[in-house]
Amino acid sequence: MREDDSDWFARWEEELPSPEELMPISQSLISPDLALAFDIRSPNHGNGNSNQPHHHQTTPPTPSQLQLPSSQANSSAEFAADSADLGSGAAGDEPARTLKRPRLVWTPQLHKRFVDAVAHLGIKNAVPKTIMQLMSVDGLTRENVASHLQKYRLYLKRMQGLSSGGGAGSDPATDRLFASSPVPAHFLHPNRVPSSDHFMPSFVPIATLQQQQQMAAAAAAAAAAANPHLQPPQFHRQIAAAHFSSPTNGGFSSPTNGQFGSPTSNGFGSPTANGKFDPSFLAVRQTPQQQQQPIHRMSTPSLHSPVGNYVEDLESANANGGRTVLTLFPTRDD
DNA sequence: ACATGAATAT
DNA sequence: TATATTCATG
Repeated sequence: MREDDSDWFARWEEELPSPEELMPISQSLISPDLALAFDIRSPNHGNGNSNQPHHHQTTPPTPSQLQLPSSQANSSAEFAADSADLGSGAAGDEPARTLKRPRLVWTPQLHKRFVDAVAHLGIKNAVPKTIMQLMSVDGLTRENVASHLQKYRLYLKRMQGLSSGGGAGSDPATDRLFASSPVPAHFLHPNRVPSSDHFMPSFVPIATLQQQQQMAAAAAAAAAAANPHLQPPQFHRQIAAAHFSSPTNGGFSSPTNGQFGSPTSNGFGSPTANGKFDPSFLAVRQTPQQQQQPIHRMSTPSLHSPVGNYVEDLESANANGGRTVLTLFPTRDD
């Protein structure tokens, strides 16, 4: 309320590092995050495990910071090299096959898809591979899901313990993500299988190639950027969002401030508001090409409908009709 | 051979 | 801490 405040801001702004300072390296046309995430490393390490430039990317809110496009370029280059796999010089700088995928960030949207999938499968049948298929998120790997599932199970476990014993809730700090999606009741009862096989999206043929992931992500990102606000401020129910970024700092998360929102319902502040939040790009598999259905080991009837073509309407960008209604699962619980 | 899940690593 | 990777099993 005082001029001090404005001064403060002005000074703060001035003291921000210049772009040069942030990106000293020439090849850092792309954000260091992504560059590294994609294992685009300088001819140096034989270790495919190099990480982060440890920069304090005080990543400004500006949504324009979307580094997807550039990342895409690089990644394609990368992948090109990959497929080419010049079998020569194995030692030095062969990103080749041992390409490291960027860390997957489980956004609330993504997690929701996850939960939905698990819910529909029933906890019993919910195994990584199946979950992955149902989620139909391009670029999502079985490992991704497995890892998340492991953690989710622990979460559920804790929840059970708490629900019966009654006591303090889950740590908002820890369970922020999980809290963003309501846990279906039956999850806590290791009993009956919902089997409520409603119509599942049933995976669209896939082609789980990382390349696609990139492309799709980039495309989606572009669309998202062009059309940041889809639905009124409330729930950002876009599509599953696969967001990749660097581990060191998600880009936000101020330790000092309390929280971002209400933990239980959905705890995200203003996503596109000040860009403070992760842009989260979505990329749901939509590769009408190959057919992959080698699974006969599951008895879940839900997976049998080869009809589910829920392709998102990312195109709505042109008309401000804001139609962007994505046909995710029939689940209306979000 | 392949998927899972727990343990472990980053 | 969150996610990835490894590893013993089935």
